Amino acid sequence: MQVADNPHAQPAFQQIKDHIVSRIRAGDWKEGDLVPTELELARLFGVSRMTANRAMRELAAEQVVVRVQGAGTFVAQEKYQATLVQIRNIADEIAARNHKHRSELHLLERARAKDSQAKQFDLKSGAELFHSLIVHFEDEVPIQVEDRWVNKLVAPDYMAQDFTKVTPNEYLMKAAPLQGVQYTIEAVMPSPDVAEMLRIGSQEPCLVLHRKTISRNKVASVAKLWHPGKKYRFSGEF
Amino acid sequence: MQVADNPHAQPAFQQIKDHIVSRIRAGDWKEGDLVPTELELARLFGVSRMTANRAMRELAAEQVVVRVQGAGTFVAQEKYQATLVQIRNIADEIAARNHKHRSELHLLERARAKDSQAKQFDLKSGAELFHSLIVHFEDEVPIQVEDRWVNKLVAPDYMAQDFTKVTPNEYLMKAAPLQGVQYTIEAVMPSPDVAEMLRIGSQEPCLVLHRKTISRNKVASVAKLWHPGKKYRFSGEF
DNA sequence: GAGTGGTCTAGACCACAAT
DNA sequence: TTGTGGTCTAGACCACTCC
Repeated sequence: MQVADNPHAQPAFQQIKDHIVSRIRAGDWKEGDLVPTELELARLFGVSRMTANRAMRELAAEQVVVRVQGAGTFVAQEKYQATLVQIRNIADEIAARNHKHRSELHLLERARAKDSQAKQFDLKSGAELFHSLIVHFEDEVPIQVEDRWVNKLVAPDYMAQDFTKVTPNEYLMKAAPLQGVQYTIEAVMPSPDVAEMLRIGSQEPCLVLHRKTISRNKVASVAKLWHPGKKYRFSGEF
Repeated sequence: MQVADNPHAQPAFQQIKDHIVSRIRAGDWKEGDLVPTELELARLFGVSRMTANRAMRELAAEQVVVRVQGAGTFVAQEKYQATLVQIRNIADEIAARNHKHRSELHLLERARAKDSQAKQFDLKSGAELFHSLIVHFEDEVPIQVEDRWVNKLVAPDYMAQDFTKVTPNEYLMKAAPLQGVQYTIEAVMPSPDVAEMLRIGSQEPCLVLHRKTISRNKVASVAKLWHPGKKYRFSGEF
């Protein structure tokens, strides 16, 4: 090979990838430009076509380039500039902070879906749902009120769980493979009930996460998670 | 090949991937279990080792399996159950809703870093920073107050921009390649200034996003984005 | 029809792990 | 030492695009 071949060198396919990325970053090739063909790269780097193919195939998987059979390989559109906030299971999050998690079950009941709920679950009005209300504590400070409705068809054993030991989130994950999630984050004032459970004043804002999970092609669960604004925030980095 | 070879068939490497995934999903192989070696798969499916290698290499990239040279290929840990919230540039977000975006520049100044800011920017106290205060409107309704501090070393031309035409976010993206982001989402009550700019009452909660961006190995910008809780939420799905 | 990417083969040599 | 994955070759045939 022409490529560097000492023990510390990167594999050839990686060198090709790095080369393409740096040319794009340097502005030599711009969005939509044709980049060299596999054969050209193979000749350039003195490798077989399969090696050039792997490099370009991986860059396509990374969305750096777009490949069109018969036409060529093009520089992809700039990646969407978005911030991704990761929200974790409350018990794991507390454990990660080396704090103690405890939860109190305030309510666990069977209920009939009202019209608005039936719509959310894509079920008929009056269909049976499970309803739980749990308060989560971090070192004995209430940090989350979890108001959750669960589709009986997806998790028929929901009522039999011990939610002081397993969070509903953990149980649902095992009971039904997650297909999709819809979520909303809001800042709202607490209802008197929630304020009491979180032990906060009625004038303290709450950070609320609505989370709707899809499983087995059905709406599995709709949850409303209330957090005290003064003590809780979503945060992270990448 | 032994694998199906009709025109509608999947490529061999894909059939192998599907087979592995379905065996894991069916519970035949559990977390940590050894899956067949490349040679075994090659024999099983009647393909060359390279084809089996591609299948397993891609599954490793997808974090379905973990590969250890010399030891074997193992079923990976279950994927982390986390919700990823995507936060977009306010102007793009409004455009995506087919609404009109407009921004008002309330302040654009040079300033010296106070101690707390210097710490955030990892600069000496008194270093020069740029400071902008912009209100963003969606169909003439104030939807975001953007209070932003910018590192002069990263974006020296910041003061020369027309922020009624380009958002600071857009300018910074082009001026300095993004390396990393740290963020926090909170629910807080507005200061009197912010309440006035957002045209909300002092008792209405705000959804606040703190965002610190890293560029060229420096802290590029620290922004505090205030949104009226009643009119704005972060939402999405996956 | 010429050129492109998509896939595949049957070998090969290497680094590393378990023994 | 044996077996594993990591990489690579020099061919091959195919489907597709563009002229």
